[in-house]
Amino acid sequence: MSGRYIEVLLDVPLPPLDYALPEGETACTGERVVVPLGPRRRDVGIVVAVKDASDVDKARIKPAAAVLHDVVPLRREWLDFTRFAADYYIRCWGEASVATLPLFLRTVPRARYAGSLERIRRLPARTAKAAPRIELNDEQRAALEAVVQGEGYATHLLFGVTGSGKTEVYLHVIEEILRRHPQGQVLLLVPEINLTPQLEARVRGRFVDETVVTMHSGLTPNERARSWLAVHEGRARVLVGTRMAIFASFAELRLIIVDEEHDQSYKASEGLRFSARDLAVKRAHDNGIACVLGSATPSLETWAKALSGAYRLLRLTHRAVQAASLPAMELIDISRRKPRVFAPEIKTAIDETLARGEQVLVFINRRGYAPVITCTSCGWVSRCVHCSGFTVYHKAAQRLVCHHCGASYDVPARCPSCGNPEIVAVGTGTQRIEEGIETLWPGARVLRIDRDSVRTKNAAEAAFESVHAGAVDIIVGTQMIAKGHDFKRVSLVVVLNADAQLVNPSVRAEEHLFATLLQVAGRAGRDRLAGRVMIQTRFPSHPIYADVRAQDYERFAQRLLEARREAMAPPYSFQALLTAQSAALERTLGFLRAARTRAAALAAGDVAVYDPVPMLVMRLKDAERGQLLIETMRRPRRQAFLKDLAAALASIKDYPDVSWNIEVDPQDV
DNA sequence: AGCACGCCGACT
DNA sequence: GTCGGCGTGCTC
Repeated sequence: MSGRYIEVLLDVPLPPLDYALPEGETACTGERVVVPLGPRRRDVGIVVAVKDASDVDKARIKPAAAVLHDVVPLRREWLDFTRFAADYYIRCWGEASVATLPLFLRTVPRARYAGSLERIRRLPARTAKAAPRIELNDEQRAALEAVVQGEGYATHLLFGVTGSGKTEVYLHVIEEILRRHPQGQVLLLVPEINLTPQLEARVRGRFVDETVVTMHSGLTPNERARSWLAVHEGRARVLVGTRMAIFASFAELRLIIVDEEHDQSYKASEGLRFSARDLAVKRAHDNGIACVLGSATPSLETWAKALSGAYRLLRLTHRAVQAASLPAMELIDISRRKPRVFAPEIKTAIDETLARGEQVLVFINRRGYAPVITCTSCGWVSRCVHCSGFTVYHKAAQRLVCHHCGASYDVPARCPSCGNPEIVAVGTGTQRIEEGIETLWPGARVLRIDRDSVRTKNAAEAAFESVHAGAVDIIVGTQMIAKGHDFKRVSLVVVLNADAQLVNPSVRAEEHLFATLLQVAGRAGRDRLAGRVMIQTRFPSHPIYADVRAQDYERFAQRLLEARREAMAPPYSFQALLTAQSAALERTLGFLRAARTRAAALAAGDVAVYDPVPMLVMRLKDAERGQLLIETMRRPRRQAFLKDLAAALASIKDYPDVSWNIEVDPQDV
């Protein structure tokens, strides 16, 4: 490729900028360059075109400072994919491309850069001891064959109950793809790698002769660069990573697997708010390769596509370990009882389980000791100064903590409002349960697992290890314990505050609760022990519980899909959310009203624009937040509309104090 | 997004 | 008399 000018992508909200190539220098599309930006900045950018002429006024064009020829150029596939992501999420291309490179590769090279690059390339790979290859049962084999038989693009939903051996199917599919394509690579997306060390170890153990690398936020900058380069340069055959890994650059991508595809952590909630699962399907499509989405409780979007035939539905209906059966689900109706931590029948069940030497898992989705403290005299409650929400009482640390922004406060000795010395903790969190268990079962070994008790990856691994080793009798934990752990000696699971989700006004609260309950129930009786799950609730007649007890995802999904169709809600419509924030709610809503007027002018009847409303957590870190919902029946129409809307919003000048963001396919409306 | 330039309040 | 507040505007 020859030419005197280059178009360069930078991590600024601008289209590619033109630069001149220095005399004698060459560049090609996909190479990194160092260019001046403004009066003093120098940034690393990506060449996206090389040309002989530029439309920009010659006097404004600056020469590039250097072209970095030390890494294989980014390929067309990656450039097109990042461009699609930027367009789809209504952001600039630079934010979906340059910003996703590892820090090392988007930092202007300094002294001894070349040596550092070589050192990063040679960082030793993690190794694992070889793990046995497990033969598949008939169902698993049928799933494997369905995925690998065809050529070209197809998305498969691997729908299997917890413990049905989805992971083993993934491993066999990966093995077959790597065998067929000597240079081919596989991307395995996982929700949160810290919580699934077992999966990473299994993949490494099964492919000991291949380079398996990981990509997630827990890596050091150099480790991340190492993984990125190993994948980009084709040395790694398998990449296991969290949502960020969807932006990796591959030499020859041949398969994408998304484990637990319904998991919320695939959706980024800041920066470019992408869904790694949705992008995985798109990237597989554009590459003409297979995409496997695995879940016991698929998202409704995915389920609807599986039903319509857009995705192929592959079922795993029984548990892979012989004799392991689905746990028995029991509802404990506490609606007419005085509140206490454990209902008597749950106490009895725990007694019995401990007597048999088996483990109990107590699930409560709330950190801390109590969600709020209150004055017995005047009714004062502990609130965060910066957010609209209560502060949670953490007894261990003797602090009041805001779970929205992380701010922490002293626990007052007297009511700050009336001076009354009697302040009480209301409600229950993991710490209080832990304390209660220590009182009720003084001889039992209790381990609490939540974000407060296990802050680091190593601490989490150590905690789970002690559970596996049988050094614990009762585990108390949050969401952290629900995911993917194979607890062989847990036979009783107790769910304490499922109701909190039922009263949550978010549209997706019910499907998340269903997924959580089935997932946590899946921790019981995974091996040969009979599993028992007890759910304490005040609303035993809520329709969700009939489906939960029957462990009937399909019936549950059918009911929710019918309601969604009735309401013309996703997946039957396509939404976007304009969110705005400022120091004052009136300013925020004023901006949104102005935005609504402009949106309505662009809408032309086929786009619904709702009224601005304050967000559920209205105040967060001192920002007053509001939102405006936009809905269409056709996705292409939404994209065109949003592009126009973004341009119109940029021209609103009366609200410089208000910042805004367009969220495509919002999760929490 | 940064990062400058640019006009109005409290300080060594 | 300056240091600095963040409003406005630009980056090939």
